[in-house]
Amino acid sequence: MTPEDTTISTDFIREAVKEDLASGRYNYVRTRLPPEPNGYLHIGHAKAFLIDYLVAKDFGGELNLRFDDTNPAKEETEFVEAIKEDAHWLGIEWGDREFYASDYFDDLYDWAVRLIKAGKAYVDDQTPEEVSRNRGTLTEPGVNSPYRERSVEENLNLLERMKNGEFPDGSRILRAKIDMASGNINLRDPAMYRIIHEPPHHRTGTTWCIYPMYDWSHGQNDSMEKITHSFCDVGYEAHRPLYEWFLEQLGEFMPRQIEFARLNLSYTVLSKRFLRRMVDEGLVSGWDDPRMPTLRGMRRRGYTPEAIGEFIEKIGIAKNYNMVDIALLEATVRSDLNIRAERRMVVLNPLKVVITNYPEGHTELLEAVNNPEDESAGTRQVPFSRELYIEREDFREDPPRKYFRLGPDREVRLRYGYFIKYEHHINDENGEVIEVHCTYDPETRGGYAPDGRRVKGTLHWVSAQHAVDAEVRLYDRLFTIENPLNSEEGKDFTDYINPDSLQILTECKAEPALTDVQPGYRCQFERRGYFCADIDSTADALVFNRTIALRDTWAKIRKGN
RNA sequence: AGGGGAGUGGUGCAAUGGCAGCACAGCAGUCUUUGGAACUGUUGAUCAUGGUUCGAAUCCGUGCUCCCCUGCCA
Repeated sequence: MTPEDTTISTDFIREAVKEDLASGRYNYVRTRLPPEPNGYLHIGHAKAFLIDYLVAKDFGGELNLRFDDTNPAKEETEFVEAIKEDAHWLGIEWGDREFYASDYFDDLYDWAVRLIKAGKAYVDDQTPEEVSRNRGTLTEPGVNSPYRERSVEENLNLLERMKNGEFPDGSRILRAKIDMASGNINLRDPAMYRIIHEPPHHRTGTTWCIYPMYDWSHGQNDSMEKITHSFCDVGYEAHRPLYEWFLEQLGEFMPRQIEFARLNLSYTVLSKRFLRRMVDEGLVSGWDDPRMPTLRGMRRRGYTPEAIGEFIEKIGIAKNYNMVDIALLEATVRSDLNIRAERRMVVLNPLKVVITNYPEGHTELLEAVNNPEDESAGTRQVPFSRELYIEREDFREDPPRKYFRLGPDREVRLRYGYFIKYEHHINDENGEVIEVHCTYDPETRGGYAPDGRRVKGTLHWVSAQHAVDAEVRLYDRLFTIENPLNSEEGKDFTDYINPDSLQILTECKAEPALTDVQPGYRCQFERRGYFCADIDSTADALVFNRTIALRDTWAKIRKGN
């Protein structure tokens, strides 16, 4: 595509890039994707990643993946691999353009020396507490460090010795010399290097014991890589003057930083820190718990990368604070899976049905459509016999108004099977229905009545004799309130965890076509929702996760009554 | 309070001085061998106030509300 191409969607970021190309500020586009390898990716990262990737792609540019590994205390190789895997899964490609902030430690050090020589940086011996106290407050200016006017020679010497490991952690920092009275606190002589001896860095080992701060690394790395556009969270807006100050002082290539609003999703939290807490406190089973908004969790739950991409496109890009309704995410997967997922019949809460006029010991195969939305998906054979399972909720002794399913004196259709008519039912000693006896109409094979009579309800079913046992895990929203972080006084977000966010069903009966499915297999269970075989699933013990339930009009009617 | 940013239906995003539109949610209906899907119709918004203008969501003034910033985190 060319910059003039009007088919490029017109969010304010793409508009800005287009303008930069038109004005000649840049004559190519190169973005960067800068994860810190200190945790797993969540759907909020997916938004940022996709912006970096797709903007570059739309303008025929390049994407640099660059791990922001400037703090050895928090970062691990394990996360590097996990992030790459998740990003690939999302469909993001960066070819061999894979970099690390730590690739630039030597060059960055040289740039720091240049800044000292220009009188724009100094080594400060104040304690962390003194630095903090002297920074001032939002309304009062800070006060200059007593070490601010050291000579260039002394600063050079001290920085060198910091690098050589002569000083303990926290004893000194290198600071930019800007303005302790600035209204923008980021400009009050921000720290550039701090001393960290332990632990060793995941890539550079013990080579370094001084590490750059974000502000003294990110923009410099962008510049070194000749990044044209550096997209980030609005939280970094106040850092932009600093980003530009450093590069101006150095006279180096100037990328353009553009900020956009991070994604907030209702009924969940999108913050590495809080997600980590849930994992650490055992509130969920891990980073890949299917209830987690992490990419790994969502993948395990059965979300497709296409659905996530679609969702990100739908929510758009702006600078407003936002709280996106999770219903939009749910609607998006539903619509994605509706088109691609094959249908199967699985009874979640089985109730036995005996077809009294069906020959004992007989089995026949009935043809079922795999996907009504996709003819090329073909058909399959489903075994039918005298004893079947239907959903417990599909029979009522005393059917309420507008209930279209099985009940006394009612006739319903078994999907792709026959019409069956109620005869009688059996209760156990507790009054619980344990068996329903029906007759079938042999003329309605396949579910059509030659005499044209109609039935209100169509039920899914599984032949008892041919059923495969399965465990099914039903998931619901993780939190009971829209914004768990905006909690009442004295309450923690964990106080709002939905106690019913996981329900495990162990007596489920699946049609035999599901016997051999592998973990990751996705399909729709007719009338129930979209499901995905879990990584715990084996040939001997099938386990399915519910990705999302089908839209349920009946539930709404019931609720309204 | 100092600095920075943002205010459009319930939610998210458009409209770039010229008919306030799209999606999700909601409501009503059609169709239906998934109470699914599809299709049709429909309710509902420019933070307030003053100004500029033939004309303002858009430009200007004032006020209000919300978000971010006082790590040797990113």
